Amino acid sequence: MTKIVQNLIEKDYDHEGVERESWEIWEREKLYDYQPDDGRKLFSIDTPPPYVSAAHLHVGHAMSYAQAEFVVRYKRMQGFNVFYPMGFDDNGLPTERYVEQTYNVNKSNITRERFRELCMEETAKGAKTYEEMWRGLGLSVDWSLKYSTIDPHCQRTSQRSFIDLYNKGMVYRDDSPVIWDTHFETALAQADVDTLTRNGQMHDIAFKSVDTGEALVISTTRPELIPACVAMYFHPKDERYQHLEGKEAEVPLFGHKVPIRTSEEVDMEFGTGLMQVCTFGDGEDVKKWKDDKLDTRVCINPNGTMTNLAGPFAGMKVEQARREIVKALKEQELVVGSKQVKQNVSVSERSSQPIEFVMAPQWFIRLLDYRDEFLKRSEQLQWYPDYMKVRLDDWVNGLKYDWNISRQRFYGVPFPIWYCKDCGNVVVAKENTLPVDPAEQPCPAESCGNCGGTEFEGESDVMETWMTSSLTPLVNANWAGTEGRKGDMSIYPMSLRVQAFEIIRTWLFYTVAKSHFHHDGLPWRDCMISGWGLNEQGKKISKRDLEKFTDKEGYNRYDPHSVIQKYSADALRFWAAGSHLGHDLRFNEKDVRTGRKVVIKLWNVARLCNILLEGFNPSAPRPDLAERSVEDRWVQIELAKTIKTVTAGFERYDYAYGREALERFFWGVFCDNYVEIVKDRFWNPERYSEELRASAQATLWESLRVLLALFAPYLPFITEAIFQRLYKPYEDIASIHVAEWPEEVAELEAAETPDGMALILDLLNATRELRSQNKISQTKVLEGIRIDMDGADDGTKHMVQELAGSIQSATRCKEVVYGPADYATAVDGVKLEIVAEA
RNA sequence: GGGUCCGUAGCUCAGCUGGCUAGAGCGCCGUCUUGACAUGGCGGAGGUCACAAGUUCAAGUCUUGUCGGACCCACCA
Repeated sequence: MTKIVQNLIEKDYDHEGVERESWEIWEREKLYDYQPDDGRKLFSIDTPPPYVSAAHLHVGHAMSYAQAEFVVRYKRMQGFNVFYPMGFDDNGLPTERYVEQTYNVNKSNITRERFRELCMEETAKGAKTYEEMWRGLGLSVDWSLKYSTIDPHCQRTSQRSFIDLYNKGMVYRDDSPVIWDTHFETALAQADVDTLTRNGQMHDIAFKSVDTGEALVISTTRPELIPACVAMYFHPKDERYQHLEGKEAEVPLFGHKVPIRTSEEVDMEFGTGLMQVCTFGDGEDVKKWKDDKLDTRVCINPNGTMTNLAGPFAGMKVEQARREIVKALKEQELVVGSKQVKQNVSVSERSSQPIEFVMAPQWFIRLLDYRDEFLKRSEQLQWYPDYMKVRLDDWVNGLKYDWNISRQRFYGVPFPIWYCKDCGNVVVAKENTLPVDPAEQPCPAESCGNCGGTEFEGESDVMETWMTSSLTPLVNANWAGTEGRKGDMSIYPMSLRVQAFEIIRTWLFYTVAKSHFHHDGLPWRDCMISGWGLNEQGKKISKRDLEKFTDKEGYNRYDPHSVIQKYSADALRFWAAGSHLGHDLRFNEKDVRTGRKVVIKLWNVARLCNILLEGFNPSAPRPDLAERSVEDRWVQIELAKTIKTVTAGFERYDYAYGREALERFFWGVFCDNYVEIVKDRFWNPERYSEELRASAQATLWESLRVLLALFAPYLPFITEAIFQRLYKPYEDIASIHVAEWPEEVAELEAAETPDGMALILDLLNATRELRSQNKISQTKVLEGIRIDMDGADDGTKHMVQELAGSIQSATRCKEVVYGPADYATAVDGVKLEIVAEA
């Protein structure tokens, strides 16, 4: 084997060139391709399939995906067979909204077919942008494992899931009132609802007792629901109203009569203690309507306008009707009082419109019956960080409804079912025909098994998007048995789910529920919950930030592509590694610049190592550690401690912990002290023995190599570039990213700082400070240093004399002399003075 | 109303099972250019660890309470 020669590493670091070059190697070597059954332990990871609206892509996204990827690269180097797919979530309301806004269309003015086309087009565009972005960031995804939630494979998986649940009796159809989005004109699930606090008007409105004609005053923030009023309630113990029980009240303006009933749930302190129930204002109304079998009077259409029941107010939007009805009531002096109140309004997460309750038949998955089992699953799952568990538990404990999976929309996975036109009996598709679209394909049954009817109608609703994304582990494991896909049920359950906290109640919960139903187990062993990348003010990075801060050249500090171009992908990743698990991280361009500094420092120190290693033969035997100099032993001990720390961090997915330790070693120990000290052995060879140079070369060669490996998960490009230039010819691996993770060395980890090294560093620091005080360059060779050991004990005196060579070398002076000095060093009883001129 | 996380230098944050004379990066001030790096080196200033009480030989670290911030859940006639 050849010896190391000069100039293996170019003077200037060109990150774009290195990024290109690295990808060429990675693709040529198929480094990230998953090879099934290769005998190694498996590590599989389930990361979020992002929505297609790629225009909103910002550094926060880059942050969370990079964080998951640090772990992936670590596991790969640990020798795991890595299964790392990437998905795109391109069905469902987010995509539909994006298309509605981009093309200015809505459900009423476009055909289902055309709308689906537009969605597919946008989906493809978005996926492309994302893929470029992820590659730019260096994500080591196996792209042949790509899925998109609207592709046939995912549709097959979702439909199979539905059929399995149908056969197990875990789905049912019901036409109770459901949470409704009047903008998208579709039903929603409980998890799709957000709460908004806003100012509202609370009105006291006079109804009339049919019996006595007395005024019965109720308080409401929603007077527009008066036409839908079906009952009046008071608390059974409320003395004021005992005489009303069983009587009727007349509804103002609309004149219909409603029964007066009692309920324990009425709060006597609220308003007058009288309460109206309408079909339907909120969940309470629905409950009373069900329990007490009240009338049904619907005054709001699915599109948020008033029905004919509202008489003169029919056709108005809800807000307008509210104003007009109050006006009309005021004219008749039926509004007894009004006050402003802070109210919490339930709104659709996707449209931000207040939700209504609408009656439309829907498919539900049973959740309420399984709460305890979900809580047990939550217990079994390994949470990182562990406190995130309570978020799932809270959600499970607060469940009020079963999971409504029907959406009255266009763009989603169809339900694999048909209904008999005569009796409504359900016919389910055969599993080997999936995916099916019942809106277009004929029913597989000849006649109805129930009534013998021969006419069928396919279900036109589609499944909500979480119905598919809750299956990502099973999509990856090819549960549906799609031909030609890599990955099978042997990867299931997966090793790790990575996601942010805000979708614990949706993505995480639904995935756990599905896995519980389908396979009676967890979908993954561990879950790692990340925070958000926020802007400098600690707020979510918005679309507006992306528009507002883009300059004429198209540079935007929140745009990952811009940032990568300017600072390098490694620099952006370095920033991303700075947030501790579960914690948000404020973005700051300066921190990315710091990342770039680290990258360049690594490049330059590798160049220096290259120079110092000239003539070194990596294949030849190297001196034992015990025979090396104190400085060399010291750096190896510090490195071993760093390996231990970084490894321990990664084992609990704490990449930030590792990054910190690594940076501390790299900068503080390796660059600023170790290399600074040993380079003199090469600049002034006449003062040192061959053995000392050999010792330094061996140590430099080994420790830089370990550093590259430790940095590799964080900085995949620069580490690859240095590895290829310096180490590749001597190693039988294609890339640093398939190198073995540095081994922990127990003896070194536990070792104390070698005798004397602390002394050398203390004297070096003292010299540095004296140089600084006297305005002498740190690199200038001093005539000498004078050490005053009058106050020191014999052990120290002895050690100083023994280490005089190292001290002289570290402090970069021509000679060490002993005599009176003034500057007190950190070493007990030792003072020091520098001699600059002869 | 219940819960979780957080409150440490001007800023962003470390500080894991209590031992700290409290750290890093950025920023600031000073200073240093003949063989890796000025995209740099070295030095310096800057903190009663939100507040109060308690446990302990010892508390930034544990307990309780108060205040402030972020978020989750609930309520939402």
